[in-house]
Amino acid sequence: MARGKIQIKRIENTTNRQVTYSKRRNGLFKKAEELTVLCDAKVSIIMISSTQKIHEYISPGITTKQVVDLYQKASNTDVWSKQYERMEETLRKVKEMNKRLRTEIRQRMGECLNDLSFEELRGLEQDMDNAVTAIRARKYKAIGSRTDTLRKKVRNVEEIYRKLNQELVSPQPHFEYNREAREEDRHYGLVDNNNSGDYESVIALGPRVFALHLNPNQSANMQTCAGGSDLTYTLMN
Amino acid sequence: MARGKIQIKRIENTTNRQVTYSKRRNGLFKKAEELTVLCDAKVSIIMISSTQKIHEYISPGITTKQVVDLYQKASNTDVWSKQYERMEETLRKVKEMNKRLRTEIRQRMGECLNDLSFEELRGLEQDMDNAVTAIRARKYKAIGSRTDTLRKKVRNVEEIYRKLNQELVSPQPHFEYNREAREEDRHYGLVDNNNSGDYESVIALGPRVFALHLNPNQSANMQTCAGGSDLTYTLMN
DNA sequence: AGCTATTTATAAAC
DNA sequence: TGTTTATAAATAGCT
Repeated sequence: MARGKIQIKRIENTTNRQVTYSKRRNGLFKKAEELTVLCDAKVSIIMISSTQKIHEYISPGITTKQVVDLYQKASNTDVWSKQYERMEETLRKVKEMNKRLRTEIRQRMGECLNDLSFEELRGLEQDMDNAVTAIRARKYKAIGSRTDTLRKKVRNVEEIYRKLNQELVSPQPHFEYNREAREEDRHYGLVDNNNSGDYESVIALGPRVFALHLNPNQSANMQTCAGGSDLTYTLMN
Repeated sequence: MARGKIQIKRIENTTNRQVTYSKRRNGLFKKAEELTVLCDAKVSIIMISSTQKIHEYISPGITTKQVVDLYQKASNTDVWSKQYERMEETLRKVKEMNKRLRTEIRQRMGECLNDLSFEELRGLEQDMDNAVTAIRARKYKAIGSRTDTLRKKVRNVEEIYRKLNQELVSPQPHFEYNREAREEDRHYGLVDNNNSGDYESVIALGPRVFALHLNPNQSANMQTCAGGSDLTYTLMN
């Protein structure tokens, strides 16, 4: 609009663009202010520059929030409060569900049974019985796989003991606790030294009771098992 | 700005004010559009006229809601978005809790047990056993109070039968099923005629089996029981 | 709504 | 960013 007409299209030169942005922004705000005064109107302008800076104009005697509020009330395409209310409703429902779930859990724990009718009580008992059965089955299955593993461990230890004992009675010149045997041990968890919880279980296994004793400080007896953590096997009966 | 300079102050003439509002509004929007294109910016204008009409301009490629959202994020002074975000966070947490509660219930129903460790499984079984015991106890207590009531009902019916039978064998001149007796019946629920669910329970009570037969159409036999609903007692063995 | 005399905004220069 | 200035645009008052 001065010193030559310009095309209304994006100014490619960044500096020019920013200068023009600044000048025209002021012009827009000045016009908005004039409009506000002349026509007794309220104007809210929010601008985001190409560099993502935000500038705003707001007429005196009102806030941007108030204008946005009014805008939302007018345009049924409710920008915000609807969403807010919907979220409040959702929250209320989810909390309600939460409460019911807690009640159900408490009932399943044998508390707060007074609110239940006789039929509900009978149903719950049936349900719980089934559940306990399922859980118990699952536990036994877990026990099963544990004992299987332990049985294998024990068999392995017995084998080692047998060979050692045999060697003690009638020494073989070249018996060796070799790499393959060690690998097998590792496979059955014997070389691993941080699952000490297993040893209790071994005690409870059967008539033949073994105790596996882990002793990192006493490494003299089995130099055949070299390079790993030091294990001492103590056999008891 | 034409045909004479004007003071920037409220235009008192309503028509003039509205005309100026309209013209300048268009001017403002045009400037906003030019700014949008020239400077690659986004502009949101919301205007409220002195007659409370709302007009808006929004740059192409964005919505007023988005601009307002960005504006609110930028100006931390706004209470609203903070509250909104807090609510979002709350909702997220409550939903999370909900999910965990559901999982627990499913586990207490004997499902989804794979995620549990052996120890958790053992604990859950113990817990469930206790709960079942509590629920069963509660059920028996409920059965107890039911059977108590029913026992009293039965005793009452037996008594009535005994008296009627006695009258049949050796008639008494002035036997009367009097008001007091009726009141007692009512107390034990005998006069009430919409809890038919009880009768099955009576059958299952013991070696002496009674059926209480409710028959509103047959009122001849017991005119002594006047004024109430008609009851026929049929004794079986 | 148009018209247009005039004011105002602003592009390009520094 | 601020100033200048020639010139484009906006618009007040009128119809």
